[in-house]
Amino acid sequence: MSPRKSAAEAQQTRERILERSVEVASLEGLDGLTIGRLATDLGLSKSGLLGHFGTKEALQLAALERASGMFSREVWHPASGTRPGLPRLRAICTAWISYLERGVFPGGCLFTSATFEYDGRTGPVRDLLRRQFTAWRHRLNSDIRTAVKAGDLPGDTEPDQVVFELNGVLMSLNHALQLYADPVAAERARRSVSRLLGTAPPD
Amino acid sequence: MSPRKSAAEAQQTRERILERSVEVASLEGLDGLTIGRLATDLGLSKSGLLGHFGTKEALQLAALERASGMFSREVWHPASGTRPGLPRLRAICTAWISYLERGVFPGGCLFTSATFEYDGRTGPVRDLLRRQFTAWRHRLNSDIRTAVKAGDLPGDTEPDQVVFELNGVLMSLNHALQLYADPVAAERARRSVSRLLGTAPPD
DNA sequence: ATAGCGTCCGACCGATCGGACGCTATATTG
DNA sequence: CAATATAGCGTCCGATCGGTCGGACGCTAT
Repeated sequence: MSPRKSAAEAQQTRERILERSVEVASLEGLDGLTIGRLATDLGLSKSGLLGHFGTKEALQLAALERASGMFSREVWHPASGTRPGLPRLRAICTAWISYLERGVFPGGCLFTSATFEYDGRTGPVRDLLRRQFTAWRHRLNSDIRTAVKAGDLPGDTEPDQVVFELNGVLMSLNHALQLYADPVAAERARRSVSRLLGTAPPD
Repeated sequence: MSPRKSAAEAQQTRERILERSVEVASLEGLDGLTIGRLATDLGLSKSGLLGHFGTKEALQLAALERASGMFSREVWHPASGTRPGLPRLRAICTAWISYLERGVFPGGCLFTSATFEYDGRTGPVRDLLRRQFTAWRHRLNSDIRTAVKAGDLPGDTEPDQVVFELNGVLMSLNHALQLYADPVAAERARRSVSRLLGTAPPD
């Protein structure tokens, strides 16, 4: 049928695979991502699809990397222009809530669900998830420390405690959106963030 | 080998199946719970095991019901002797944190992980999960309202907002325990709860 | 004593899983 | 233009999935 595509087209195929993989994984889980169904969905053969990644695990890792890029683009990047410290922290949280609210991943935050799926296992997938969460926590922690130094947060603030609570707020939001499609959940999350980071400035 | 057991023994077999099911489901997910492996683990045949439940879905539902009983015993019951309102709310949160800390489910809170696994699907499992979460939220909500009426929480407290944040704190704890085995996470959760419900009384 | 109920086994089913292999046809490279 | 590299296909594999079925066995009630 379509024996060989150019390198550019092949890259495009790979992108299509990953795009769909992230969708499916967020809805059905990283395990629910099966080669056969994915290939059928995309009009590929299993072997044609697997040729791009080698193994299912490599596909899962690639999907997580792509999801990470999407998360950066949706949450980190919109806030990156803001001044480090409290302003950027607020911008990140705003984008973070919006990212969940808009359903960037149709089945909710892929990292959260993947973590709950893989936290009892061992192997490269769990390892990557840990690294991704650790990096994210470090970023938040860094801005919190900057905000404390700038006097924008109380001097006795414990950065890791704030990170812990922010994560909780966003996970609760994800939960409420996915299980209840609760329309007021995002507003609750915003209020929680305001309470954690102080009320929004008059901008 | 063991062709027929008495009704009492059969009941015991059923309990053994559910006990193991809850363990496996918390570690591998409700989907990772496979009839064949479960039967092998317990020294049963697949058909002998499935005879108790009929279908895998029925087994999953029964496992969730059992998990619910365990949750009630571990979290609700220890606090049930305390006075309704803020005291009971604090007792519930203490027991709730302890329940996660002690690893009552070896793979973390089964309801949380099952929710993330099934929130993108439809069917009886998701429906049951929703009902279980809804019941739990109502219980918390009720004690919060009582606490407000008693003047133990500020008059402008929004019960659903507190429930939202408490859920977040406990999900964040579960997350930190399962992905990082973070030894200070429980202390963070206790601090968050204190902040939400006011500092603990001098007892 | 015996009939019947219910538990459990062993064998088997079709479907689907991840993956291996050889092939073809083209894009790229010399 | 010739040689090579490679995207994708079709086919096949062993393992495992949930589930069915007939029968073996023993407890219990008649």
